[in-house]
Amino acid sequence: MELGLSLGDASKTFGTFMEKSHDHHHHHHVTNKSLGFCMGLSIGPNVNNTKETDQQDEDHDDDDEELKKHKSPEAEAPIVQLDLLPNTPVQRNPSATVQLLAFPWGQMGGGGGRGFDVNKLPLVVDHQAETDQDGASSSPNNSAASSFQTDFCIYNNNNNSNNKRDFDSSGSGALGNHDLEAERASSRNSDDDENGCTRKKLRLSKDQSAFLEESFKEHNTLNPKQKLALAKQLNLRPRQVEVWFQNRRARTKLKQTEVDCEYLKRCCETLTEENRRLHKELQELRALKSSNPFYMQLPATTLTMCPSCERVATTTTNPPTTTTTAVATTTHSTDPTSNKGSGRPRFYPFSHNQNRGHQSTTSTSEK
DNA sequence: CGCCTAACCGCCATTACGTCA
DNA sequence: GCTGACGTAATGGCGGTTAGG
Repeated sequence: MELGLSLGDASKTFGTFMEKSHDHHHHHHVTNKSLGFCMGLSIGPNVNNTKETDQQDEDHDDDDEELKKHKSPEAEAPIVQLDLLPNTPVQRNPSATVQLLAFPWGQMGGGGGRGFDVNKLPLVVDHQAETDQDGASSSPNNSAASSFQTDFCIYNNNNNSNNKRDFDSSGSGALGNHDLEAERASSRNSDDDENGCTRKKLRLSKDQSAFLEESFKEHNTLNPKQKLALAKQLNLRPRQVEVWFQNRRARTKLKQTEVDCEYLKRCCETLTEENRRLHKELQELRALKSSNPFYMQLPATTLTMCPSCERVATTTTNPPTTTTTAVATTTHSTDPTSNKGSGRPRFYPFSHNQNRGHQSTTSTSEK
């Protein structure tokens, strides 16, 4: 993925941001051609997916060998983390992902806890009973759920063969190979078409969505067993569960991208402002140099350098008339966008943030 | 051991539909 | 009632991985 950034022109900031990319490298770039501004966006593997990986491992322990082949590297790091500043001390809004994954359980009609009792869902496709139950269990404002259930019944009627196959093949409740085979047979197939039923969009009930959300928080990818179990619990087709997780991952990624975009934008604005300020200072310094012949005769040794960051820490030699505040008053700023005291503004890739301000050796004497 | 193929899966772009203001 | 925006379920294509021949 390539992120286009345009300093000073918000309208062009992310023109190429969403360009599709097929590379699977964990290095993203933000470029600004006009200013030669290149931000290396290093995406650390599994930065925020420790839990996910652990969960996968747990699942792995539960699964048989047959399921191992479903544990792809993608599944190990399912959430694409645009870790723009992987090592920066700057808060990278870690709550963003949390917020995305958090679910407002308190708003659920189901009440406390998980707010959802899967036992209340019919495991047997009894359309009449299902409709009645929905009417009894839906929250007052759950009009969508009600309408969904109505459609859902119709939908299931039209696809009864699939559901019947899935459910009948597991009458004991265990998820045997027969289930997996049946699920695979139906998965990603146009099982709707075989009955001549065109796609009918359905709305998942709030309870169903909530349960899927909860499951998503535990693991945002599903192995076949999990998929089938969820489908059974929610009285959905495995394909529906699979699609829901797919779309959910897409939404998570999109939200994360937006958050990262905002962060990048703020970074660029700050850097632009800093750039502007330093340019102004440079002009002032040059003007001062030309107007005050004694100015540059000051001994350079009077400029003290910070040994750690090699920045001009302080100076007492500037003429009192100077306006070189940036040089004279440079401090150990932790501002990620603070410059290095050089007359020429420099933009550092994000990987520099872990050693912010400690890479370049700058000195005013170079002028 | 390398190659080929099929199956499977995830991601992506897109479509289609339901909901709401 | 109509309409456009928005959210999201669903679809199809593509690429990567893996197992088996």
